[in-house]
Amino acid sequence: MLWGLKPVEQQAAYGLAVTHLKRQVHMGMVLPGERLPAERKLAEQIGISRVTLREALRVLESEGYISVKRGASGGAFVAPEDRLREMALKRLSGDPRGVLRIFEYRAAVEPLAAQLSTVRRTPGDLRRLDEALSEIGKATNAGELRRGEAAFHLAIAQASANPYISSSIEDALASLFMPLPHGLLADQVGRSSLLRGNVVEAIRDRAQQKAEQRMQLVIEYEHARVSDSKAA
Amino acid sequence: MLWGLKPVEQQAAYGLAVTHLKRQVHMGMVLPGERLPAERKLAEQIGISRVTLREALRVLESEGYISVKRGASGGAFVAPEDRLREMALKRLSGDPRGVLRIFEYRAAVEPLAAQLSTVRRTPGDLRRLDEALSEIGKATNAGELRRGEAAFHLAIAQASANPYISSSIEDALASLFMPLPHGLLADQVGRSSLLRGNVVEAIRDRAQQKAEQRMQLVIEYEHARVSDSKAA
DNA sequence: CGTAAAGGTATGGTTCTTAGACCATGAACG
DNA sequence: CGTTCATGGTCTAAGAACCATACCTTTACG
Repeated sequence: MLWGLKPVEQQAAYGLAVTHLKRQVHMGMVLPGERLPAERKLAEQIGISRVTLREALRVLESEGYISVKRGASGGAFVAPEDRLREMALKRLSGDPRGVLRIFEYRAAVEPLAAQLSTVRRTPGDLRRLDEALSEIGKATNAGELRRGEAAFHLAIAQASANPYISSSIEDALASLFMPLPHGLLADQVGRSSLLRGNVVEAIRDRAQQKAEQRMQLVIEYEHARVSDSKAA
Repeated sequence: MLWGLKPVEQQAAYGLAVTHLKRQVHMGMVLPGERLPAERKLAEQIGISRVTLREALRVLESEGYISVKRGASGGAFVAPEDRLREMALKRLSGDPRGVLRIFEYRAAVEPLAAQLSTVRRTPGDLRRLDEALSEIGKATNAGELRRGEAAFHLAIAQASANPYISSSIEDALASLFMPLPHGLLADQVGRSSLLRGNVVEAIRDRAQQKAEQRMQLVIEYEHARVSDSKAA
C-alpha cells in the first residue's frame, strides 16, 4: 500500500495564530482600519503567550495585513480597505482558477445548508440571521457590508447543524478575501439585502425548496460580483 | 466584535500522527491484521522522530486500533476486522446523528465531484479509477472491499481537481470507520462493482448528468448499508 | 545457537513556548 | 510643560516537545 507519503506537518503556534488572524480579516470580523485588542489581551483571548503572538504579528505586518504603532493609543491596526482590496486582487490574478473552485464548492454546499436550516433552525439561529441582515442593511462602507454578509453565511452554516458543512463553509469563506467592486454602495447593499432577506424568509417559513433555490441565487450573484472585481 | 473566543490550539506532533494513522485504518488503506512498517521506517515516512511516533503508537494501542509485538517478525498489527467492526458500531451508537450528518454532506459533494470529473479527468485519474474498480472486484474479504471503495471515492475527489472538494471528501471518509454488514460477500462485491462501475463509465464518456446521478445512487446505497449494519 | 530484525530504553541537544519583569514611547490631561 | 499611563519592545530563566543517536532486549529462523 501507498504508505502515508505526505509527512504529518505540525503547525507552530505562531503559524496557527497567523492563520487565525488572517481569517478574521478575510471574513471581515475585524474591519479595515480597526484596532486589534492590546497584545496582552489578545494573547490571552486566543490562548497563546504574548511572545508567540508577537511573532504572528510580525508576519502579518510584513505581509501588509496590519501596521503596528507604539505609545499610548498605539496598537495593531488592520490595513485600510484599499490596501486589502489590492492584496486580494493580487491573489486572485495569481490563481484565476481558485475563485471558480471556491464557488463551485459553495454552490453545492450552501444551498444544502439553507435547505437543512429550514428544518433545524433554532430561535437563536433566526436571531443571528436577522442581526446579520440588519448589519447588511445598515452598512455604510464596504467593510461593514462584507462583515454582515460573512455573518449571514456563517449563521446559516451553523443553523444547518452539520459540522462538516459548518467547517467547510467557514474554510471556503476564509480562504479568500473577496473584494467588493467599487461602485454605488447603496446598490450593493440593496441587492444583498434583498437576495439574502429572501433566503431568511424561506428559512423562517420552513420552505425547503425556496430556501435552497434562493441561496443558489445568492452564490451565483456573489460569484459574478467577484468576477467583476477581477475584471475591473 | 466578538474577538476570537476560541483559543488557537496547537496539535502535538504525536497527536497528528495518531489522527493520521487512524485515518489510514478507517479508510482501509491498511487492512485489519496487517502489519505497519517498522517504527524506524514509518517514522521517517510520516516525517516525525521515532520517539514521537512511539507515543502515537501507545495511544493507538490503548484504544485498541493496533497491538504491538516485539522480537523478530514483531511489529504493530492492525486489529482484526471483528474488533474494528465492534469499535465502529460502538461509535455509531454513541452518536446516531453522526451518520446522517456525514451522508447528507457526502450526498451533496460527491455527485458534484463526479460531475466535475467528467470534464477534468486526466488519464491518470481514469487509471486510478480502474484500479479501484479492479480491487473491488477482486475483494475476498470485507477489508479489501472497503479499501477498494475508499480508493474509488478518493480517486474521484482527486479527479474533480477542486481542493476544497478533495479535502472535505477525505475528511468525511476518514471521520468514520464504516463497518460492512455481515452477509454474503459476493453480493456486496457485485453491487458495489456494478454501481461504481457505472459511475466510472459515465466519467469516461464525459456524461455529466449520468455521472452525477449514478454517484448519488452510490451514496444512497452506502448510507443504507451502514444503517443496516447499525440495526443488526 | 548465533544472527538479524524488530521493539524498548537512555542521553543530550535544539527549538518552541511560556511566565514574568522591566524598558521605551507618546498621546492625553492637568 | 511635565506627569501619567496604556501600550508596544526587550530580556531572562525555565519548561516542554521533539529529535538524533546510540545501545539494550526480545524472539523467529536458518
